[in-house]
Amino acid sequence: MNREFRLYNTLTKKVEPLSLIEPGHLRFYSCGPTVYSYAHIGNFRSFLTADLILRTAQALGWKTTYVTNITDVGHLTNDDMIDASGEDRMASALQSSAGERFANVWDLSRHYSAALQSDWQTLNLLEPDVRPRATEHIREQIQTIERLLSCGAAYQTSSGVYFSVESFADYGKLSGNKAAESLELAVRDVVVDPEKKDPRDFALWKKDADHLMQWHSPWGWGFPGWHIECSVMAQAYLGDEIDLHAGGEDLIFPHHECEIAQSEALTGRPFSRHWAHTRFLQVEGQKMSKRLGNFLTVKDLVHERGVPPLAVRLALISGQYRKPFNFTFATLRDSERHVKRFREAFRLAKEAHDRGAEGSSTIAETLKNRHQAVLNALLDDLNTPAAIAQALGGVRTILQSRNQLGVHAYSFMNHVSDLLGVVPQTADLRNQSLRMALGVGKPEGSIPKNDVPQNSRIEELIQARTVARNARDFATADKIRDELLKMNIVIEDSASGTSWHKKSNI
RNA sequence: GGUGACGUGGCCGAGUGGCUAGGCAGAGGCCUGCAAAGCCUUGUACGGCGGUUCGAAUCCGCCCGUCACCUCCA
Repeated sequence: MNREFRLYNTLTKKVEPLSLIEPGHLRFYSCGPTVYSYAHIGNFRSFLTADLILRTAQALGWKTTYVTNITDVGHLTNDDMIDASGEDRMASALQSSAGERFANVWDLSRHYSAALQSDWQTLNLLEPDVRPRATEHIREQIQTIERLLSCGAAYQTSSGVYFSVESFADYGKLSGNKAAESLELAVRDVVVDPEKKDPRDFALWKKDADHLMQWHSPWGWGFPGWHIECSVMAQAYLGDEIDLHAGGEDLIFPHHECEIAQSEALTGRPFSRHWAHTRFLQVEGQKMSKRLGNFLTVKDLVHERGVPPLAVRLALISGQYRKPFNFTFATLRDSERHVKRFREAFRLAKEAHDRGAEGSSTIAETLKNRHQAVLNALLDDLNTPAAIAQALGGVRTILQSRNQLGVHAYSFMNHVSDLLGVVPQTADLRNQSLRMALGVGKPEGSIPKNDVPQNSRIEELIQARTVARNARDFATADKIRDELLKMNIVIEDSASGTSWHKKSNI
């Protein structure tokens, strides 16, 4: 079957099939964050877009080479500032109250990049083939700048090296920001390097012997401009011409526009065939900001508020990446419920598989169709809401036909898991809080703190309630249940006994 | 001022010239000692005004509203 993977291309403003330079092999670069604080859910919405693209490509049987960087150079908050001793994001993070514990910017970036990778795993994102760091590619960046200078695309001033936008006719083809005037129109109260030839020109190298991070270059001590690192690292690991480049919508301009200018000025070939950008999310209808107190990180949600990580993941992909998305706690609660259904369906399917059940052929057919529908939805510009609806349709089939399941159900759940990454796979996660406290299995849910004594107390109460129920003393049994509820413990009776879970506080 | 996106039922969110998206919440039922979970049934819709058409939520125009980028941001 011939299958196209259709994605919106920012460059052509159309949804079009990914066309690969080498058939069957996707070369893909996704812009990672600057590690000056904990990554927030908005960062992860964007990383999840890349993750889903990767999973979909792999489901098509494509080979993938996936590179996503870590920006660990503290770039200036404004490219035009001549006073380079001024604000730099990592330097200001170091001076903030959260930054006090770090010895220096290197220590700070190490801490936050470790945190990023931990959150990455928590949300079940696939590992990239390479995760390069800007600071480990300074030499290549310097070499690239030298080449840009020698081919006339860049020039030097007393404060740095700039890319000459005038020398690159296609500047603006990605963002539509072609007019130099539009950049001048914007009111700016910053100092502009008076030696710049064109206001659109951007820095490739900043000369600064006082900057917290600095390297030696042919132009003296200093540090590279923001845009050059991605051009250099993409080329180093993926070649001059790549298939797909992704990032958040804010990167369209200036970052990606500048990357195109640098790379194409150098090679004379298209830098990336396809560009995919993820829209910003809002939180409860408002722009996410520290000031409004709605600045959510994975760390807050999972480790402080006890939200199951896969519920966070599901909530973040419940809207299509290209549409405005409003992240709400109501969505998060829905997602938590759905993750439970996925888990239960997986458990039933695995049971059927383990006992080698053949199951109903009608159900096998239904699930096979559902699986195709999930994949088709993703192939259609990553239509995650439709894909999730199809996956839940299959889950419903499994839950309502639990006695007729066979290996096909297990296969369906594994396909869904591979595609969407929202299926908890630990064999039996009932009483998971207890299991975690006892160090059994890998936690999928909340992380209780120092809970072992509390957990044995819960088990005692449940046992007492079972005794009361067996004696048909329901008054006592209900009293115990109320007591547990006050401890934020919800119980469920079933044929195989009573299980419990913590009420998440969202 | 420039560029782009979006407005679907109580809520979140697909779809798209005639054919049920899905979920959450609500209502009724099955199950249960009672709950919870699960299962079954179920109502409500396409921002406004024009136009094209046999027929438009779906195409076109205008208007209203929301958001984003152009300045650090995923």
